[in-house]
Amino acid sequence: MTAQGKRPTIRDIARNAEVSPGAVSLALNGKRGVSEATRERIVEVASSMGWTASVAARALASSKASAVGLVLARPRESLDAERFYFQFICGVESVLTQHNQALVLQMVDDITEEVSVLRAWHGQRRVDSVILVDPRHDDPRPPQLRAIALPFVTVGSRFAGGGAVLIDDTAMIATALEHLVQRGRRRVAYVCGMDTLQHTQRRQHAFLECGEQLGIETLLSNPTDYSEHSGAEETIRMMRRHDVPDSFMFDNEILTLGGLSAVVGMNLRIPEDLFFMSLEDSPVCRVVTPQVTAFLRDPSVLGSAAARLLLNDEEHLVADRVEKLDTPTLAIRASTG
Amino acid sequence: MTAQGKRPTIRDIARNAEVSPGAVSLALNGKRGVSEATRERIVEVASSMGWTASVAARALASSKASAVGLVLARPRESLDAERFYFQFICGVESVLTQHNQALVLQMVDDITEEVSVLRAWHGQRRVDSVILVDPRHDDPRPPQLRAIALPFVTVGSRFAGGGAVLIDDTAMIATALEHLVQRGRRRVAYVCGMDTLQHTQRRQHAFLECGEQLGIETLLSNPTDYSEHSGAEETIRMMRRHDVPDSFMFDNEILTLGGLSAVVGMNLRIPEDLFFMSLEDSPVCRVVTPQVTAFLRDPSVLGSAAARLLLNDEEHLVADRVEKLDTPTLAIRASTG
DNA sequence: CTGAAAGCGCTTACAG
DNA sequence: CTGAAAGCGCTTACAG
Repeated sequence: MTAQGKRPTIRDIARNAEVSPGAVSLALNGKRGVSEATRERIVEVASSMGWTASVAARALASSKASAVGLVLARPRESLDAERFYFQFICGVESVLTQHNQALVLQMVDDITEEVSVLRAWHGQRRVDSVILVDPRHDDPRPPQLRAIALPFVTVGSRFAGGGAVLIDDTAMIATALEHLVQRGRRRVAYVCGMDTLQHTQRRQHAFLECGEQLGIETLLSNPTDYSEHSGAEETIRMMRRHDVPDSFMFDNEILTLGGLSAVVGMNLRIPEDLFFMSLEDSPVCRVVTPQVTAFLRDPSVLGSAAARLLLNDEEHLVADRVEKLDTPTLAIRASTG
Repeated sequence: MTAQGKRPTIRDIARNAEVSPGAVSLALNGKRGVSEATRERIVEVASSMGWTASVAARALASSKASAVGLVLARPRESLDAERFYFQFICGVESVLTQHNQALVLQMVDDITEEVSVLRAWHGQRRVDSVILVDPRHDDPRPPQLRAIALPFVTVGSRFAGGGAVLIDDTAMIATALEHLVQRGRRRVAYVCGMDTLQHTQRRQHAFLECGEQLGIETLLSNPTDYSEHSGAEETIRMMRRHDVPDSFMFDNEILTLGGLSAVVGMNLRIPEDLFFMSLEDSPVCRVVTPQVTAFLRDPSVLGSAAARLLLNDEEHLVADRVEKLDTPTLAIRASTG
């Protein structure tokens, strides 16, 4: 059935079906311009010949790349980033595949390189749109993309001219603090992430704000780089204060692990002496002793939402599309009593 | 400097440089056919206009996709797979990018789907070659790829007609057993992986063989699915024997975690009562108490080696290329004394 | 509703 | 060494 050696082109099908190549294209793409009978015949011939459209030819003729770009500023060697991004990519990929779109992925060292990759992709007509992760304060990417008219969706923040997938960081922080307060905690420490990232700033703000509303003491760490080391360091630093916290929130599970090792070193016990909580779940939260209370969220949902936003985009409407995701639920485990 | 709106094409450059489009192509690709002076002028004009080749046009004209395919039979929800594959992808991607090649990535549910994705990619001329991971016994992929003449490289085993990146499983097992024997262990249990995978079979064989040479008792588990649950289950099962093992080797860190939880449940202590070792390292091995002895290896090295093999391939020589990677080193930690 | 033609932006034989 | 032309495999205005 399948042509050996040479892959059949639209012209071969036209010949076999006794129509013009143009008609084949119309028929195969489900466009009007051919009668239903002709269409069926053409489709039949095409499938019997094992025909598949050449992506390159299609891209060139239609001037659509049928691809979405994603660049990752190379995650520091952290378990967290790997887990998060891998699942994120899975989510993006699954949606794109359904729509016959490709994912173009590149890792870079920093955001400056990222910007040049985005520009290059545009120049090469390699992608039709891009997904931006880790939105920052004064982010250089959105203005660049607006300038070259490359549609984009951001994950975690919203920028003018682009779509956005949003998570309610404030609600997460509130849920976390309420849980702690409910269990009698009065002095909460928060070991946060990199403050160049917008969501870190939102979380910090929410933490202080919400703590005040609940009438508890809030201790904010210095910004960290999400490493185990910095998690331990900040934990130790905050435990040296005279107003010692009675509970810790960590921005992710790696910081949490760092905090755990620090606490073990100080001969303190969890949850007897201290409560622990992670804003990001991971198998490690369930494997350590005691198991760590954490927010459950599936990064692939973020990815698939972003991809969907981009694909549903008829005529660049992305610019105004926003999808708000549900606030992750808190999995309460032994580390908070 | 940069053209606004319309991206410049080769024709625009030809016009500005007062040469033919063909000459521009030759100049820009560093091929002979234009004088050095002309080439320089053309390159100058191109860069001043911010020109970048359209990947689609180039692919169509040269009938090269400039892309490498990788399909992942969707990893079970395991930390291990995520970590491993993410790093693997990073390695592949870094090499491809250097050579201006794209990575086309797709996740599927099983190997049957994988085969049809590979065929589809070929039909669409989406990739020039592919990387195959998780080689199996009676693997259906190599014959299919040979039939459609799509070059491939396998990771972990070698197949006729394809290149291969190999790891010396036998040496790893030998190193592991020698370490245990050296510390006085005489009854080693090995909790292995899925036996549909070739490397599992090789490891099992090496385990029994090498154990005999060292004159120790070897206990092989049933095949597992790499889940924490199965790790615990097999550990318990083997600890119920009358000839109780004095040490355990686990195929990866997730199985190790399962084993750990089982051992805790039996009120046994590591390393006092039992030694533990993982054939795959991961942050979790360093985070649990006691820290677990494990082999250090960087999956990105596997990925970059595979990509390099594919790209260095002039005229389909891949078929005979084999790259043997260094045997990973063993990081000795508290779990083995 | 239908068909033949032009064109997407490159590369590469092919004559000069 | 150089240039003009054909062609890669599609899609899409454009006349019939």
